[in-house]
Amino acid sequence: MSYLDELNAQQKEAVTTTEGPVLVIAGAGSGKTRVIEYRVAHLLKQGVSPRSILLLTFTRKAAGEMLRRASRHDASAEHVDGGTFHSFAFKMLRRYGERIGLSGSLSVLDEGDAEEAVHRSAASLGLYDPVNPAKAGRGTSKEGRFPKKDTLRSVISASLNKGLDISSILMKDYPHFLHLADDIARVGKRYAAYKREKGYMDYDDLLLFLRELLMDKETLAQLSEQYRYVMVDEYQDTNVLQGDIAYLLGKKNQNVMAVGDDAQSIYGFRGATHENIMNFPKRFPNTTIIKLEENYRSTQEILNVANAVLSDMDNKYAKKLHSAKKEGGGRPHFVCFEQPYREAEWIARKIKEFYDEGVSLSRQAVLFRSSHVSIPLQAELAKRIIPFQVFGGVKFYETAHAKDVMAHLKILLNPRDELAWNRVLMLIPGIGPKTGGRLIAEIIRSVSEGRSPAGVLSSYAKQSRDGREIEKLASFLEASFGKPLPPSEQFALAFSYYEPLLWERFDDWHKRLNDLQTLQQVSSRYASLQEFLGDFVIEPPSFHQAGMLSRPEERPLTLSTIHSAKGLEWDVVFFLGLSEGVLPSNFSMNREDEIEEERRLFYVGVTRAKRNLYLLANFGAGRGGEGAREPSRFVTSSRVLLELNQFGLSPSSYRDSEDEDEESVEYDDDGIGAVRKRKIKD
DNA sequence: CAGACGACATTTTTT
DNA sequence: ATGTCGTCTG
Repeated sequence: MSYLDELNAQQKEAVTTTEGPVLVIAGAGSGKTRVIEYRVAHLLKQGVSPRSILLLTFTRKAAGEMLRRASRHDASAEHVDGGTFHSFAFKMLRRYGERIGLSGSLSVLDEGDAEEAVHRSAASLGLYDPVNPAKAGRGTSKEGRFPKKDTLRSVISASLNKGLDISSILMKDYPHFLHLADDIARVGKRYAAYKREKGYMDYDDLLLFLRELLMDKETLAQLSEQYRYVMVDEYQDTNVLQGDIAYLLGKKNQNVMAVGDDAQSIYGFRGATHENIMNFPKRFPNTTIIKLEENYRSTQEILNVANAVLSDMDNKYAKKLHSAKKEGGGRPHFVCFEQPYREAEWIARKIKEFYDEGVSLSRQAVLFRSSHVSIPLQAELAKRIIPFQVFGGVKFYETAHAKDVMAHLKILLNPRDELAWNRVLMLIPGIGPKTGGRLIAEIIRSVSEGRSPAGVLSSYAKQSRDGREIEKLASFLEASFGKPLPPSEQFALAFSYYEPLLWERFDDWHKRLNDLQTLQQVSSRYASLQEFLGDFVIEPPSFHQAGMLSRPEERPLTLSTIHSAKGLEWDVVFFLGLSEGVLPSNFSMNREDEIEEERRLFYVGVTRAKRNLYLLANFGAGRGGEGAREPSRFVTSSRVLLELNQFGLSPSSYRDSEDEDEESVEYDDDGIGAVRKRKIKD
């Protein structure tokens, strides 16, 4: 039993308590990945079949990593079922969907498609018509318009995910639309009907339908029989639906382990509710609660800051982190700059310094609340040819070129997918909304009579004046439609049809061409088109927008949003944008609970660092010439400030320092840029 | 009816 | 600075 000796007492308890409900409150860096890894291994050693274990995590990468590690102890760990709630739902719905009336191929809508579908639903109800009672007010002011598709989509989605009605959501987030609650609710209903009719599912439906499926007694019995042990990671970021799903899956056997940290709950905007983690012991009455407080990640100096943030929170599962590490990288620094570009220069130089001392780029990271604050730094890094990789922000799978190619594959899988057809046809010169709509109607009719869509297109090509482009599309379909080719070959056919359109459409086609080649390689890992397309939406490829990868042999520096940095760690962390309006974000200033979520974001960011942590802020002009901001309240909180070394300009002295740009900047022994160095008094 | 052009508003985090 | 919506022209 030697492998258990590598764990501390609490970890060991979490690993060996295999029967009955367990709630593990795992502080940041307390080895929760290790607990899951060892618990899987332990179950297997006890003779539990890997197929009866289900591991639900936040990303597929996380699941894969834990199972990979577990398989070092027991190779059969590879056969454990693992993934996100959404991917698990997709799998179950493919298998058992017809039990709740889902039939045919399942097309999962990404965010953009979902918005388009909402738009169509609202339009079909006449809500965007100019002669609308809602427009009575003057002109285009806020009152006068029906909400736009993205607003509609997020209201409807929030209503489902939080289990509240439309008015409650509007009251909180969009009070100026409150009077339209009934119309929006109608859009929601129409949208749901539209999806049912067309065989579409959006992200919410995956969870909604899985819960529905689990309400079916027979299915639930069957799945309870199969999955005897259920583990849910990042439980603090689950929403009501996911909480219900976990409950249903565990009801029969009661062998559910939820792992989470209420202090790291940062997905409230998506409907996640910390009530889930608070109520777990109520839903599962005999829950064993285990707290992991020993931190194996960070130095004590960093943990002092983290603990100060914790004590500013009113979290219910009180905890304090203790460091198990000895040596430190010194106290974390708080450094202020007058101008964004100065900050960027300083960071780039600092990164280089660490690099020269032997800290490779892949062990350093820059974190931020929202992507745009990293743009000056990206420019600076590019200038210095420091390779970096950006996580979060613009997602690859949402870029136009990726969606274009994928639309061509979607019509092969599901020729009645009108949203995909629309995308495909609109690329062709001479076809606009009207012609497109007519053709789509004809294609769908033709397909349901069992004929190929290519016929409709070539007969249209013959009667139109310039049908060459449409003819090409028709021959692409003839080569691929209904043919049992592997996904990578279908991708190749779509790609070669699309490539000329790519040149036409984008000036930067070269870069985009590269993306698509990578995507083609991804496609070759799949055996079926349905899985490839499903994963593309549910588990997007992990190559995000890559920045300057000019030295591909070197693992690059990471730039990431805090949300995308969850669960990760680096030796050196630069934390950008610690000023009022950025963190906490301007959009979150209204409500106390939103401020609290921002504070948890701060906590998550701080606890990513192992040795060196730099908290940074600049007070230069942002967009619109508005730059008068103060340091983040999270930093200036007295308890936190006590644990920091503080450098740079205070915002009040910045105001009248316009002419001091040329003042030479000095660096002290720490290498900290100190225009005016000021140590706080305690 | 398609597509270009201009006015206007908006600007976070993600499965 | 960007994307979305509406209008005008060919």
